[in-house]
Amino acid sequence: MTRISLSRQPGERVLVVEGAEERVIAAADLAAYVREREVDRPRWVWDDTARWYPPLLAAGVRVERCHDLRLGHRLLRRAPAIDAAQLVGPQSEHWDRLGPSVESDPALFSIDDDAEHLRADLEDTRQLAAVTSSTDPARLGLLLAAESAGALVAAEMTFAGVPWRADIHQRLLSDLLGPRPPLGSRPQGLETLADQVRSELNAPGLNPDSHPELLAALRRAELEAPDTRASTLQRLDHPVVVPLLRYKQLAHLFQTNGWAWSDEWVRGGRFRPSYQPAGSATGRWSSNGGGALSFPAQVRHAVVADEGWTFVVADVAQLEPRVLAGMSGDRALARSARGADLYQGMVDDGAVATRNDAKLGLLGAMYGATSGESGRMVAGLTRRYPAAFGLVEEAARAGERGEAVRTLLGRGSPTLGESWARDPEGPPTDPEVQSRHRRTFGRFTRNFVVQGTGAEWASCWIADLRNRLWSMGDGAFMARPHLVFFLHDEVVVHTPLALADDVAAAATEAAGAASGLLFRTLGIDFPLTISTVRSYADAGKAGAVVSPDA
DNA sequence: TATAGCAGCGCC
DNA sequence: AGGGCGCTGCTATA
Repeated sequence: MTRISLSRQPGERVLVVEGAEERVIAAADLAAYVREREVDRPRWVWDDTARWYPPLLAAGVRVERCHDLRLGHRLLRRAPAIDAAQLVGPQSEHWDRLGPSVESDPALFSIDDDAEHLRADLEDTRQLAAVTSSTDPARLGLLLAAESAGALVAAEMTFAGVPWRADIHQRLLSDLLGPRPPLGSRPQGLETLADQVRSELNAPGLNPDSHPELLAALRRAELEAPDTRASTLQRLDHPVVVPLLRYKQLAHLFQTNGWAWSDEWVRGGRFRPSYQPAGSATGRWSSNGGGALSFPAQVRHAVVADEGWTFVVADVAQLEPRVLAGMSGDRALARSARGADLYQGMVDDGAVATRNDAKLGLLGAMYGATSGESGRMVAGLTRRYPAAFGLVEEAARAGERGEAVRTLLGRGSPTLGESWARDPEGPPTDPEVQSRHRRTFGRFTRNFVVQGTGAEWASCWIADLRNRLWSMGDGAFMARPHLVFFLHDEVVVHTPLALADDVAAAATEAAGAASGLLFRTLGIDFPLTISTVRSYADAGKAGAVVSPDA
């Protein structure tokens, strides 16, 4: 496959390297060049998709595939199957330090980036060699491709934006909070609730946003509350509880998804958050602007499809338990994972009495529960599913010992040693404290293997879906069905009404493709819950369950 | 005045 | 003694 690497050069020029051929073009000519070469379906190699792709999209150029060297470098540096020495060479220390380009400054060329004219072709050669000589080139190659495709999806979703009805959002806010207040003051609805709280607690000057003040006021009213979280306050028997909980709920809405948030993140009928593919250690995406990954259900009413368009919302039922079944090769759990409801499958198999017990036990195993009902279920299920439960148990033990663990496709976890090295205090000297650290880290590595492999399945899923969506329509990117939202195990596609059924089928087929890539031999189902809705808030309410043909 | 850490909440 | 994130205001620190 043709690889074409692009490197920024001084003076707004771009170095283009294809095989042995090198040329320099003006940045102004880049979009035209990429458009012309895209017909050969090359893999574009660049330092950071978030830097190169947005200007191309703005110029109307969509690319099919890329290799994101920044993501690749981060990944390969930690991958246990890689010989780290292979990644060392000219400029490699710069690649070690490369952070994500930020949303506020995604410009291809900035004034002070003279130190950053990294040769993409040199790093590309190192990464390719490192993968080829690794102990698992096929899986690592797949992971790099999937993660790079994810970076393309992220840029495209920010470009497209989530269709957003500002009028609906504003009405929601004013209904709950009253009219928009002047900068720096509370809306009327919150002020009224604050007054009720003050009067119930006999604390005239109380600022309910201040935890110390609130705790002191509660204590004066002879209420026992070790903290101010909602679940604690709910247990108190006092007339202040109702207005206080309401205050906290509405204050959170006001502060995180209120008018100021809208001013910053909504423009021209679109909500455009910024995504960071593989932004978390496990490979899950994070978001560093707009709060896309904690996008509350309450405000999803404002997400309404354009006229003549609709949303296809698809989410995977029990992604991580299914991933665990697949990666552990646990035959009994894999059997339960064939079908729409894995937990019910466990009940039908006679492993457990109720669906809820199944859920408690599996989640407890993946999170490291040791006590309570969940802990007891884990103990019982371990005998029934030795391979699956053994896999997460072994990951926990390895993490406690200070070893790295890896996902199915080869992403390596951080280690206990690293976390101690980062701490100026170093490793705890108190053996009691140290073993607590070890157990905490073990819970992290226990979850890492499952959450990380789940993220890999999801990357393969959206990468495949992205290609299917593109081939489904014609014309400009925004005229075809396109992804507008992705959240760990859920996607939202904005599509012309006429194509909604095709989009739903594509989501299901893509899930089957991802399962095949990761768990070829096992035939684990990854059933989707799919709804076609005008508003995101309605997703899941009238959803049809569609099982992929494995 | 700027910033780091904490508590609390939202999502998975 | 259940994992991963980001965002907010408050608080303490420099």
